[in-house]
Formats: sequence, C-alpha cells, structure tokens
Amino acid sequence: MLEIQRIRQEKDAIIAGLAKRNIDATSTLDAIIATDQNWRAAKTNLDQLAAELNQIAREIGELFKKGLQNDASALKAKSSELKTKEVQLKEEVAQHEEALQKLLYTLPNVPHEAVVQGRDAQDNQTTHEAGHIPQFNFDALPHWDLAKKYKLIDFELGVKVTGAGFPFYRGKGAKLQRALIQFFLDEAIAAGYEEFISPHMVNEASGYGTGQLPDKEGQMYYVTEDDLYLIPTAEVPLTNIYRDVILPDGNFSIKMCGYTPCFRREAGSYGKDVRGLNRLHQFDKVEIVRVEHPDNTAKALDEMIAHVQNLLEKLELPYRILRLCGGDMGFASAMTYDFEVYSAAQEKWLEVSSVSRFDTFQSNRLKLRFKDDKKTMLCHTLNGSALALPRILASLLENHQTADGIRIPKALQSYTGFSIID
RNA sequence: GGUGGGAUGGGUGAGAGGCUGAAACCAACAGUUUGCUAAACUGUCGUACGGGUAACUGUACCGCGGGUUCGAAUCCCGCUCCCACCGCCA
Repeated sequence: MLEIQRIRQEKDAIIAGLAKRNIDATSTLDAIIATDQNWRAAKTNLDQLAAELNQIAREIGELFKKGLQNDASALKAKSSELKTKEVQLKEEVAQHEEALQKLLYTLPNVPHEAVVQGRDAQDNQTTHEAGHIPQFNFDALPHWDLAKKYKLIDFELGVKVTGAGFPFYRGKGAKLQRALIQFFLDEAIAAGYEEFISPHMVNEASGYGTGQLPDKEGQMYYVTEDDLYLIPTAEVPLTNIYRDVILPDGNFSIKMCGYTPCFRREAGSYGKDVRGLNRLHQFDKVEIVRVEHPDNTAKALDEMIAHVQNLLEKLELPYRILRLCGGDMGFASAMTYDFEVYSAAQEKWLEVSSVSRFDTFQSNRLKLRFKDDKKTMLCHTLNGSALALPRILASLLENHQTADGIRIPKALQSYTGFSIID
C-alpha cells in the first residue's frame, strides 16, 4: 500500500511511475486526494467538537462538586445537543476513511526508476545468461515421463489421495526432494540468513500484513473452522514476524530464511502450463526474506541475486536472469528479477525464482518501522525464492538426463547419497 | 471440550466514574558530579492522525467491538487471546 503522505506530495511522480505498468492512475489519484481532503476536513471538525465536549464534561464535573446542579443541567442539555452532531461527524469521517482505504488498496507499487515500461513478459530485459544448454543424442523426455520411468513422483496416487496438484514423491525422488531442501537451507545459512521453521497456517491479520488479503483471497486455502489460512509462501509467516514492530535504531539488517510447504489454490489455471510439476497446489520452497534500512536495499537485492545465481550454478543448470518490465511485475513489487532455467526437453524457460524489493509497500501495511533519531520511518522489505523445488526438480531431471540415467550434480551428491538415478 | 484466573506504556505493576495518557519501580537515553570497566543526582522517555514553517497544540488509543453516562482504563454486554488445572491426544 502506498503511503498517503507520499501521494499528497509526489502525485505526478507516482503517475509517471505507474505508467510503466501501463496504468493511468490519474483519476484514482485525484479521487484519493479529494477523499483525503474531505477526510481531513471532517476529521478536523470532529476533533474540535470532541475538544468542546471534553471541556463541557469537565465543567459539569466542577459544577457538581460545587453543588450547582441547575447550572450543570443546562450544560448537560448543550452537551447532548453537540453529541448528536458528533455522531454524524464520526460517521462521515468513517465513510471517508473507508473510501480512502479502498482506493489505496487498488494502487500497486510504483516501479523503481530502473524498471522499464512494458506490456508483458515479452518486454522483460535479460540481464544475465549462463550455463550451457545440453544437446541430447537420444530421445530426451520431459520430467513427467522421467518421473514415471524412474518412479520418482506419482501424480496419480496424489489424485487418488488428495487431488490434482498434490503429488507423491517416492524413493529417490523423495530423497532428492529432501536433499534439495537441505542444500538450499545450508546455503542460505552460510550466506547469513537465520533459519526459521514457521507455522504453516496464519491468521487473518498476517494475510493482510503481506498483502495476500484482501486482493488475493481466492488464492489461499482457508480453514473456516478456525479462521486460518494455509500459507502460500514462507514470506507470509516470516515477514509477519515484524508486523507492528518499531526497530530501536537505524542500525539493522535482518536476514531470515525458511523452508515450508506452500499451498496455492491456483484457481483458474489449466492447460499444458500445469502439466507435471509446472504448477502444483502444494509445493516446497526455501524462501529468503530481508528487512533493511532504505539505504541498504539496493545492496541487499544484489546480494540476493548473487545468492540465487550461486545456487543455480552449483546445480549446473542453464539459466538466465530477467529484470521484469513494469507490466509483468507483481502488485507489491518495486523491482523484480526472475530466474529462469531452460528445459531442453520441454524446450522452454521455466521460472524458478523471483527476487523482489518492495521498498515501503509491505512495511506500510505491516507497520514495520525503525527509529531514525527522532523520526519513525518505514523499513524496506525484500524477498526471494531460494529456491522453489518443483521446477528445479523438473529442470534437474530434464537437463541432467543421460542415456543411462539422471546425473546428480556434484554439489548435491553429499546430500542425496547417490550420484545417479537409474 | 470443562472449570477458574487474567489482558494497562520496552518490562514489572498501581488504578477501581471526573484531579489518569495513566502512579511507582526497572530498563533505555541525555546531562551533572565524583572519577574510572561503577555509583549518586537531574532531566527525557508510547503510538497514530489532524492543525501549525516551528515552538506547540487538538483528538484517539489501557486486548477487540458495542452499550450506559454530561464524563469510562474504571460499570454492563459480546468476542478474541493468554495462563493454570482437568479431559482428550501427537
């Protein structure tokens, strides 16, 4: 959520920024500013009226003490008269406030100045490309066939027990999955991230804190009985640790990581995009989350990119890094880098990680601040997948397949305990 | 699930209709002094929003939401959460 103070001061810059998302925010911003003015006017009236009422109440108290009941009664009459006015004003203030809130929720984050204008994925800029794309001298299989051939994943069993999008991993497939989680966590810890094992369900306040609610309500599984949401990513519990927190000074850099299963309803998805591991309702992910001083955000983002890059290199996967254009960025992001791994068998790039800086967009909702001398300022938040398992598993299977089986990258062998799946 | 107790500022904890945005103590911060890895003393010490260039000032907030009253941290109702014991159970 954008800060209202910022909208008051930098309206034109915000319009220019949102234009990069192909959004013309002029009318929304005008409405916001008008609503804000109405709200402030009503609020000022209300405050003055309340002050008057407080004053009268105090006087009545004095009169009672002196035993001047009659004078007190006269004031009481006046007070109840003002009281009706107060009720009306309160309602008016509440209405403006609600309208303002609704408008603010509709505005996505303003892209960072380095982000280019663009419509969709076509306009993303490739900033880095590395690794080599394997050439197969045999019939390369997509991962769903490999998974079946080597008995690594059983999709049908998942359908039977739960439903589509909830696969079973088995045998070496399960071990590989566990090895990847361990590997990712160890790497994150080595890079200075503190590991958390978090709850897998969160309350409503946390859903609002990171912005899943109210806009993406349908994306989360909801447990009605207890009013809890299954987490769509570890970002939600980890970031919400810092909801309603004021850090004591500006000298901080918080780095957290955590492995969790992630639950996503993915309502509306269908077709070949959801084949195999490409899109699941439950998947595993190691997430890295940072809370930073605004001065340190750019550096933190670079570190996170380098971290993910390092992972992909150790897994020996051909990848590229894209800086998303305005039109392709998520709602809350100010700047996002996507990591894609090439799948030689599917002959396409698969998104395996997304690293973003949110600047104050999340912290404004979270009320995550720090004390800077006298002032209280909003922190910056960042997060990234490091990494999401299913598509990494898919890329590993597809890119490292040989005629004799699937080769396990060196860095992973001490975790799996085997060097080939055959 | 049952019974009982509780929820106040960074912490402990007073408060029981107007003098309470809230005592006291601890912690923290600033200063004075004596001096030396310390003590004593003094001061500062919640958040949000509005108004004001500012000093400052107004309003709201004592778990949350309602109600009673001229006036609520204090009384009433509903809810949530926490703690203890019991029950059930990994």
